[in-house]
Amino acid sequence: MDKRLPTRRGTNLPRMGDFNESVVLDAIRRVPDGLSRVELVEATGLSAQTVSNICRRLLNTGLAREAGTRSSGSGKPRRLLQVNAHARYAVGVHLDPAVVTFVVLDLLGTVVAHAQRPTPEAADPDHTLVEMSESINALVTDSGVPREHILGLGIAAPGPVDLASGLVIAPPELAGWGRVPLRDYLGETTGLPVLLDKDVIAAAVAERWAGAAANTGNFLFFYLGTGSGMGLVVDDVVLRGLSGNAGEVGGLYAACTTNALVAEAIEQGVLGPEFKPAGPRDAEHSLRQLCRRASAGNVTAGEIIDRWAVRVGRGVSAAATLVDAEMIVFGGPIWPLLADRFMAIVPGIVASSPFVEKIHPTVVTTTGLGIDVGAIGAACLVLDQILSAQPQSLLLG
Amino acid sequence: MDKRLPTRRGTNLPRMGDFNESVVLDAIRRVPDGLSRVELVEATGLSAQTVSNICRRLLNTGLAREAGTRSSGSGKPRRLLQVNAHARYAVGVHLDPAVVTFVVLDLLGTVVAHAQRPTPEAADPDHTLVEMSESINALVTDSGVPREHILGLGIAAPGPVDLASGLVIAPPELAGWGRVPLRDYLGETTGLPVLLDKDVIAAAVAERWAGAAANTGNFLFFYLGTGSGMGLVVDDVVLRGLSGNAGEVGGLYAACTTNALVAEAIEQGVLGPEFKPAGPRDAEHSLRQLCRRASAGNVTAGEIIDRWAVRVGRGVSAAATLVDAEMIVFGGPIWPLLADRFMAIVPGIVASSPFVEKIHPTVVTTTGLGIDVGAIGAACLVLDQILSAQPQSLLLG
DNA sequence: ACAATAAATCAACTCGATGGAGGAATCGCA
DNA sequence: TGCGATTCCTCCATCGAGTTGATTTATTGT
Repeated sequence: MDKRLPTRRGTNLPRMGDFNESVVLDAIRRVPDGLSRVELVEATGLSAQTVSNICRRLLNTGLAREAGTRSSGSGKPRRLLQVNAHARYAVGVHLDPAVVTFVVLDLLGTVVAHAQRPTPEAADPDHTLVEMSESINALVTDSGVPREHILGLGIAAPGPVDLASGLVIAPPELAGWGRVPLRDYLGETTGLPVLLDKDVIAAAVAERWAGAAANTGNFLFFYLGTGSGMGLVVDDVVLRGLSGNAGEVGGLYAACTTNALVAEAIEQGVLGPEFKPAGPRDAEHSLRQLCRRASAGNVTAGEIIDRWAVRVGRGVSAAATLVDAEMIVFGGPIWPLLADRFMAIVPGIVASSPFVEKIHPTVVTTTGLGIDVGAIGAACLVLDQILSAQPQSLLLG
Repeated sequence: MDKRLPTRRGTNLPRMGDFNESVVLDAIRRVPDGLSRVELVEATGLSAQTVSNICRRLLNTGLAREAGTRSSGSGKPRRLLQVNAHARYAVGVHLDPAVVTFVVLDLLGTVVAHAQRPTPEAADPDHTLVEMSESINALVTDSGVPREHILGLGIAAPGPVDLASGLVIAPPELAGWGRVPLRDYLGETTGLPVLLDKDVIAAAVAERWAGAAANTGNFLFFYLGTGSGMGLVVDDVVLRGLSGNAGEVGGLYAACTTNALVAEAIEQGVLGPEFKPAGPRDAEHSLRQLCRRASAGNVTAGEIIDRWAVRVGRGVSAAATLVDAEMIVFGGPIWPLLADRFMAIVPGIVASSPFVEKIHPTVVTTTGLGIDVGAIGAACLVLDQILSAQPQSLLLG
């Protein structure tokens, strides 16, 4: 019954206060050594008095702490502020077709607790949901983090999703999953505020929060897992799209799944028919074998991977051109297997695109967050929403 | 010497006030009949008192006016507010390789003055700049709009551009143009605040402001002119990218320029060699001839255009998938020539894409703004920046 | 020891949003 | 026709965020 006019909403004083607090917190978070009030004035554009007031608030709530002084020539030395990393935490879950990963992150994005379980093969979402919420609650208790210090739970799910209703909609790699109310179920069973996003989008948020893309507002994350896709960040905004499914690679999809590659390898005799995958875990296993053959000098295996790299390279190059990105970041669970060959091929393709040559260089790089980038990203959704300064958060609900 | 930390900036009270005023103005602008204060409360989320205060301000400054009453059953009838379309104006210029178009728009996006000149062929940017600023000043005087009611000047230029410095950078279709300070020059000679964007981005802004995409925040505009490109709007944000060049179609580019098509037509004998274009105006003329042949039943001519339509259809389909768009809008100076054939082909390609079939339908439609969409979009840049409620505008400079 | 300098805070103020009371215009019903 | 009920709007007092200018505090240099 949402008959509201599709107008942008207004803002008010409390929102403004919270927002400015986030701005300050976000600024000091980015500088490990800490930042003084004058530097914050410079960085945020706020007045000295306002910064002073906000800093007091942050110190009182324990979100920040004093971190010594630093002299800048003559005059009173600056008193530095640091984020108190252990003041708050966020929980993240990555539901991958092969494995479910759980993490607890502190305010600086450091992993303070970690767990992993194989995804149940049974075509039974209910069972998986129960297991997930049990694992979450267990991890939270084991981590020793006081529950009231947990800001919320982030979920990274394979697409497609429907953000408005918090559903996962029949992901191709999860047999038997129809429209599953992942967000609401885990919200009820854990009692935490929950955010849901597609895994590749969550991974991009992670890169922005604490990874390779921390210092750019225009990048593209290419995720290589059981499925592959992109997370796009343009003008400092994470692109989600109408239903939260931005980043699907329609063109690449059919030709570049793990399954398709393994099938090609079997057909060409690089892998024996025993590697024909029955489920998502097998596919990854087979691909790992393919990569091993390539590293060992099997030319055909190497060519299969290299052709894949070329297709992906063209795809990311076109996408980076489309959104005028400054950086392309690769990552995901199977990326470590492919990094060497991909990094030998993709940067060249990108660099030789007419756009990049003419307008500005585009950095191609590797995630700094490892294979858990999905789960870390899930937790970062919470950090990002609550602590990072998003103009969106100014708007009235 | 901008050594500022790359942090998001804070906001303050005056910004908040202006923003909420924009929110209200934007809401009443979208409803031709006008909106009452209670409806504004509903739509904006602001309190009744706040809405009342803002309405008084809008009435005092003349931006809005009373527009009768409307009863809602029993009780005091609602007093409607309408935008006073003639309270402020915006000027827009579209520098196209073939023609320069000038418009003056009122607050509702209606064209109140219009002018056009062929783009000087001479490889001399300076001369063109002088002519442009003269035309702008002449149009403003002729239109009779008081200068103090003009909010600013928008420029739509062929890419690539560099937004940070307001330059146009060697557009392929403008021979002899290097790095031209379009924004600063026209700012000085007209005395107006100036905004610069790539023409396709400006066109997308126009569609959002007053065109086919007024009611969606997720769409893609495909511009067909001397060059072609996309304007992307995702989650209500106009995508610009690092340098303001988002929307370049790297993959399509080489194969789908007007020139390439005309060349193909000549090669296949549909057009005589006398149609080989010497400049951008010729190319359009030749293309027009090609379309005429196709309409007259020339099969080869039709096939050339249809193949183009298929390529474009695949491209927009992939891009719409990538950004999870709700709508695809076509337009631009040469669109009317192609609309019939394209609309017979493209919607089918889009509808049959796996993403669209599975997630949500994607509307394919035609611009409501005609061939001047570039110039109108340029003026809309100004309206959009100053009057539409952009969370960006809350942030301190 | 004292002035110069720079950082941070105190005090008074501005301005926009808010909540509650009250006024104004219309409808429904006797 | 009269009167209450209903709905819309605004006046009043208040709150709370950021702002400006003066003041305090801590260090360096002479």
